[in-house]
Order: sequence, then C-alpha cells, then structure tokens
Amino acid sequence: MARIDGISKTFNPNEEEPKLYKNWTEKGYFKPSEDRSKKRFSIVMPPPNITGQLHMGHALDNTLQDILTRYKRMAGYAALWLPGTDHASIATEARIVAEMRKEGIFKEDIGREKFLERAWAWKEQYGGRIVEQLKKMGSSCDWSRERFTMDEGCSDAVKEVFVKYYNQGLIYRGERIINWCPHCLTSISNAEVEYEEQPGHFWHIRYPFEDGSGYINLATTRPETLLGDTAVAVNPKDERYKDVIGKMLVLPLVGRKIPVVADDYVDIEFGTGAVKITPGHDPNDFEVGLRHNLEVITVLTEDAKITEDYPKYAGMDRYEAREAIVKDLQEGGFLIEIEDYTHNVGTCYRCGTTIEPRVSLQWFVKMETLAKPAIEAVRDGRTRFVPERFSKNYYNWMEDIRDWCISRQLWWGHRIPAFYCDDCGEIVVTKESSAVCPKCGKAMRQDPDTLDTWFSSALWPFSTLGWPNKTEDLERFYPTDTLVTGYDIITFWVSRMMVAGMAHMDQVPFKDVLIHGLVRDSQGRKMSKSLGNGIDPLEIIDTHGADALRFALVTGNAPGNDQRFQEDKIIMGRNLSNKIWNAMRFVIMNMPDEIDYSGLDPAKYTLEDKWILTKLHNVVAEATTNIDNYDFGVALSKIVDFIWDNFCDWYIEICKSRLFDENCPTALEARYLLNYVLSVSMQLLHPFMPFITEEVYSNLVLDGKSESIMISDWPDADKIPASPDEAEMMETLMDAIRGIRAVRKDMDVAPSRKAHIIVVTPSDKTAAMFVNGEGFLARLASVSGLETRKDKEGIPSTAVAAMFKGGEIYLPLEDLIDISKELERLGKEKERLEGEIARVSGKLANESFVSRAPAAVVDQERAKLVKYEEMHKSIVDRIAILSK
RNA sequence: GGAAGCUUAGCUCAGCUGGGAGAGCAUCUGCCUUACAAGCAGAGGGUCACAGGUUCGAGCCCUGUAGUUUCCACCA
Repeated sequence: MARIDGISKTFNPNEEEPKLYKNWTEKGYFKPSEDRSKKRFSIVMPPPNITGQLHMGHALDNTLQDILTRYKRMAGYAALWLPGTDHASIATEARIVAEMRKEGIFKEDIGREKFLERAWAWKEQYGGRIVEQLKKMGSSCDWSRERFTMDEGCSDAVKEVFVKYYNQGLIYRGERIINWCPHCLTSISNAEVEYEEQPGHFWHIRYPFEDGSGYINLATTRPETLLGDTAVAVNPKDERYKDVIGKMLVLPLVGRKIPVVADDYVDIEFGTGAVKITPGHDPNDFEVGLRHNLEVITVLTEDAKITEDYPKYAGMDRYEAREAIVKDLQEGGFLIEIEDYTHNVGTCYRCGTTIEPRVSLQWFVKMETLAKPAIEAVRDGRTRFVPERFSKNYYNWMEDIRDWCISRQLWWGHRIPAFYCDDCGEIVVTKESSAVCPKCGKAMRQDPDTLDTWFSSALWPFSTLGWPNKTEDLERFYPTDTLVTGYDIITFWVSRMMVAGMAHMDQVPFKDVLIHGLVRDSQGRKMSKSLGNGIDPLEIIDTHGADALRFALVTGNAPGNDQRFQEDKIIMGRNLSNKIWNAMRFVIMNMPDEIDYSGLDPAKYTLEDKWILTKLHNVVAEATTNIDNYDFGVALSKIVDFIWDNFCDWYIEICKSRLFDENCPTALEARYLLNYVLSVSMQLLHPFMPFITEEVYSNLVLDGKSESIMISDWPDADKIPASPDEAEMMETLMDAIRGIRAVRKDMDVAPSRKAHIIVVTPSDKTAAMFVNGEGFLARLASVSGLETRKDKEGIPSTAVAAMFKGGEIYLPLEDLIDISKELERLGKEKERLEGEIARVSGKLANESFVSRAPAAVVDQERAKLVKYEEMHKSIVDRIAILSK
C-alpha cells in the first residue's frame, strides 16, 4: 500500500483543526515544561471581557502571543502562556441590567445579593464562550492555569492591594468632581469618557451687579447650570474687569448674591473674558471654587434632573430645564443672544449618554509617587516598548498623571473593603468580610461600591501567578517576558500594570511590551458594531480555517501599524496551505513503502541539494532573528518565499528528474532532502500556522521526528550546512533557465517545442554545470540537447540569444526566427545595459565616491561595470551579425 | 491646544544599522507539464507626497510644507 493512500487530496481545516487542537490539549503540550534547567518564558494574556465575542482585535492579539509562545517553546524554553478573562464590571452589569429590564425587573427590586447570583450565573453561561473561541484560533495557552479577575485569588490580591495602599496613605476618600453617567448611575473614569463633537449653542447672558451699576456679560453652553453658580470669574490681568473684582452680582432667576473673583484659569481672549463658576457641575469650576473657597451647590440629581431645591424646575431633566431657563432668562431680559457653537461633549463609552460632572464622595489612588518608579523602569530600559515610539505615549500619560478615581457605583465587581460606623463615622479598611467599630463596638456597614475594573486588571501579571502568596509559579514566571496588546490601552492598562508591578513586586511586570495596531475594515474604518462593518473571525475560521486567518493577520504588517483587513489575505493564506499540502503530497507520493536512509551519503549531494540547503540555512537564520525582533510579518514572508519559490518552484521541479529516473544514483539523497527541507520549513512556519504544519510534519518520512511538531526543536541554522559557492553556481544556472524561458516567450516559441541550446561560456566549471544539469534543463526550460562552446564562432545567425550571468545561450531556431523582432529585443537589452553602464561608470568617475565610499562598495561597482560591459559587447556583436 | 504615525506600482502593504526600488492582489501573454488551475511560466507598471538640507551616495537621517489617521488634554 502506497504511503499516499491515506492522505486526502486537500487539507480540510474545518475538520482537522479541532482534532489537532484536542490532541495537543490531551497530550498536555500547552503546559510549560517542568524541567527546571530550561530557561523560562511567560506571557499573560490580556483578559478578554466575559461579555465579549471574539473579534478581530482579539484574533490579532492572540495570534501574536501564540506565535511567540510556540516559537519559544520550540526554542527550548519552559513556555507559559497564561489565559484568563476579565469581569468587566460596567460592561457586564450593563448587559445584565438590560436583560433584566426586558423582563421588567430593576436591579434595585431584587437587591444586591440576588443580582449578584444572577450575574454569576450569567458569567457561568457566557463567560466560557470567548475561551472556546480562543481555542479555535489555535491558542496554545495553559488552560489548567486559567484565571478570572474575580476568582478567589484575584479578589484576595485586590483586597491586599487596597488595604496596603490605604495604610500607606495612597488611597483616600474625598469629595471630588467626577464623571458621572446619569444612565449607568455610576462614576466613570476619565478614560471611559469619549468626547464627540456636537452642535450646540452659546447663550450670552448678563449678570447684573448688586449695586445696580450695570452688568457683566458672559456666555455659556450650559445655561441650566446657572442655578448652581456661586461666582463669576475674570482674569486678574484683564484691564476691563480690574475694578469689579470683589463686587457682588445677583444671579438671574435665582437671586443669589455671588462675587466676582479673579482667577488665572480665565482666558482673556476667549468670549467676554468673564466666566460663570458652577463648582458643582464643572471640573474646572470646581478647581476655581476650591481656590476661592466657593460654595458647591448641586442642582442635578443622580439621573440628571433638577433637584427639589429649585421648585420651579424640579424634576425636569437637564435638557428640559435648559429650555425653561433660557425662556425665563429671555423673559427676564437677561439673554443677550444665542450663537451656534460646536463643542466637545463627553459621553459614556458604554451607553453613549452625555456625562455629567458631579461632586461626590469617591475613593481615589494618589498616583504621582506611585508613577515615578514605573516611569524610571521604562526610562532605564527594564521595560521596553516595541516599537520604541510608544514609550512616548506612556510618558505623556504617566508624567501628567492624575489621581485615579477607583470607586464605581456598581454591584458587579470587587467590593470596596472599607467599613463605616453609622454612629461615630469611624472607617475601617480590612481584608475581612465584616468589621466591628473599634470605638463603639457596633457592626459596621461595608461600602456599597465596587472598584474600577482596571484596579484588578492592573494586578494581572502577578495576581494570576498566585500573589500575594509566594507560589512556585510566581517565583518562576514573574516578571513575565512580553506583554502583547494594542496601543489603545497603553494608558488604561499597561501603565497601571507597570505601577502595580513596581509597587507590589518591586519588579517590572514584563520586559517587553509588544504593541500592535488596530484591525480596520477594507476601507480603513474602525470596525464597530454601529457601522456594522465588523468581520467575524469565527466565520472566517469556519470557512477557511484558523491558519488562513492567522496568516492574514500577520502577513505584510509591521509592528504597531494599523492594518486593513482584506478578504484577499485570507485567500492567500488558504492558497499557501493548499500549496504546502500539495508539496507534501508530492514528496509522499515519491516515497517507497520502505525506505532506509542509512545509505544516505552527503558527499553525493548535488549542486541543487547544496543550493537548497544553503537557502534553508539562510532562511532559518533570518526567520529566527526576525521573530526575536518581533518582526513577524517579515519572518513570515521570508519563510513563505522559501517554501513557495525556492522549495516548490525550483527544488521540487529539479528533483523530478532524479525521482523519475529509476537508475538515478542520488535518488535517496533527493528523497531524504525533500522530506528534511519540508519538515524544517514546517517547523519555521509552525508558530504562524500551527495546524497544517503539524499535519504535514506528521506525514513526512524522517528518522528521529518528534511526536508533535509543537514540541520539536526549533531549527538551528548552524546545523544546516551552507555552501555559498555552489549556491552561487546554482543561481547562475537558474538565471540561465530564466533567460531561456524569457527568450522563448518573447520569440513566441511554443512551450511544447523542445529546443537544442548552445551554451557559450569561457568557464569550464559553468560548462560542466550545464552538462550535469541537462536532465532538469529539459524539464524546466524545454531543452532537448545541449552543446557547450568557449566562443561564438559558427553560431547560426538565425539563433535566438539569451544572456545570463556566466555567458550566453543560443537557441538555433532557423524556421522560427523573426530577425526584426529579435533585433528589437536585443536593442532594448542593449539600451538597458547602456543605462546601467552610464550609471556605474559615472559613479566610478566621481573622485570622492572612489576615495570616500568603503572599498567593498567600490569594488562591487567595478565588478558590475566589467560584467555589464561584457554583456553589452556580446549584444553589440550579435546585433552586428543579425543586421548583415 | 500637546504628541505620535502614515503618504512607495491600479489596490493593500513590506523595505533591517543610508550603498543597484520589492511582495501579494489586479492587468496582459502563454500553458490542464504525471503535487497543486487555490497552479506554472513570462511580461508591463513607481519623480518612493512636496520643498530644502546633511552625505561620495537618501525611500531610509535633519528642517519645513501639504494631506491623512490616531492618542492625550479639553477652554466657559
């Protein structure tokens, strides 16, 4: 039975990929080696949200991580890729609230406990979905170590950190103005606010002086906040207002007496140079208020309605109130004019509601001192951004860092471990789940709020390894080696992990941060739900396989750059798989049922054998370097070029004559090398396309193969012999073959027509090479016989000429030649050479080039000139002969 | 307002420390050659955005301009 019998004609990823993945899992290949003598390599996966569905961003992010992990594993490292998911407090809670609303239930109706039960149930039901999707990508994570930001260990880490920061005075509770979402009814961080340009108005209003001495004119985009005004500010340097600073105004509609204060915050150039100050509803005004000791008045409720304090407007939402107040201002003669104005409005990233700055009691982390060591660590290179330019992004954020509001008015998340005594106001912060007031001995009430999701994410690189316990994993795998993520979360996440790593581990959380760009649609737009232009990676996996998807995401992309996702690339990936599959089929088809490599003799390696080994040597070395440098796109293209161009289009084609000749003395060597070279190629490609490479590898016939390509040793270029001289000769021969093909095509010689060739070359070596290669010249260039000569004497004038590196080749085709056409062709070639000669000799005529450029460069140019001149002379001769 | 990126073939993009402009797709021309038509062979196609500068030499380094994208801050 032939070896090929069991092998299907095409590779069916849909069917094979899940089987291969299952096998890898069962064999435990994804777990890091227990061999302590091995160097270790670790990556923690950026945890996808449990609400999430796999999208192209995940697909890219995880492909890159898998490439690294698989590569390092093969390269002899104990490689750990630790996976997990994020509870995504606000996103998840919003989903559950929305789901409940459909049933007519509000979370307040069922209470905190029941709500959390429901949330956990939801997590159990849907949280695993994204994990299953990551597996489809071929991700070689150690699933036995899978974590969740709200699992016991991570929650413990969160409490530990909170208590520690609190005791160090780095966490405080305070009244601050924060971003408030009136829909989600929670504070959100600056990072969660999305600004969008919206058309609006500028309402110009006059505020009368108390003493009746006139007005101050000012403009606002939010007239309804007038209710909470407690001052009007002007710039102290503003001559116009010099005399009114300190005077009192009467707030229109309200009647409150408010002062004119002087503050640098006011821009003299902008508007009238006077600003109404509403400390309760504007962050800048809040700051001004602090400086001038102004009263903070809250005029809006949590859901952005006017409070009971203003009966006339009470209960109106902010937009209704705006209309009503504008109307009243107009009627009261306070409104001067309404101007159209576009401005940036902050909206909730989750629900899109316009956020409302709101003063409230929240928990904060003091960031400034914490940030310092994290900045230092990047400055001195302990952590390195790839590409380097993204470190600027990091510095920009870190050097101008603000205190971090970490409390959220949500239920799904890590509950703040702070307890209050309702009697005496005592606060206790503890890891315990309850507390008794140290002063009055009464049971204390736990803070109802939860922590910002990023608080737990910040601890991810060490909480997942067991911290605060001193576990073996923590000891062994921290700090991690590479963090792979998109540039869009450098500020939210990377910077906070850096801070936490330095604060709690006193070591950077990762050595390299590999930043990738966004996957956009084919028109360059961001993929988004609202545009409906997202491409579903799962659909692509179903139709073309994970290998094709992974190929598409990596090919032709440089680190940190955005990419457009195009169907074409998927097809390219699929075509590559097909090409490889067929190359394998060819190799297998030509293997006898029994083969014994013991008679293999490297001394019998032919010119093309040495050439392909040299090429293999080079591609192994280059691909390794490129992967080490995170240049995955470059590595992949070099590997693919090798497989497709060198191996398939040349080596296999050349070997055919050896395989089909029953008496060929080097057939064994050819068979061996076909298997060997293909297997090494598969190893190089494996990190990128894990599935097909495994399948192909398993079918190849080699002694000493690993039981899986996954755990085979990464190829070592030093162990692959390179023969540069022979490779160079082979290239000369290939050049000749290309020359013959081109000439035949140009001269319309039918492909079926075999041609006799006359090789004119002064070199005996080159001549011998042609004679030895006659077998494959016949196959590759339709040559039916050849003769070699040292000179051109007696070549028929009707022969077609092809130039190559080592001389000239003539095809005597008396009946076919069209002299004028041949002359035209030669004329073009002559022109081209003259151009080259002019350029090179111009360069060499330049005194400063010859004296200043490195000798090697100059010599190279001289050699070129000699070659071009020889070729030119041949062409001129040929033209002379034909023109007779 | 601050910062960063991008601009290279019709399209999508590579191009390492400066040393003869590349790939895939698309186009054109031949081929079902016993691994592969999801393929093979051949060909055409580029003032490397623009203007200066450094250099013997610039797609690459520097300065400026234009277009474009993104991040940060957010001015009533």
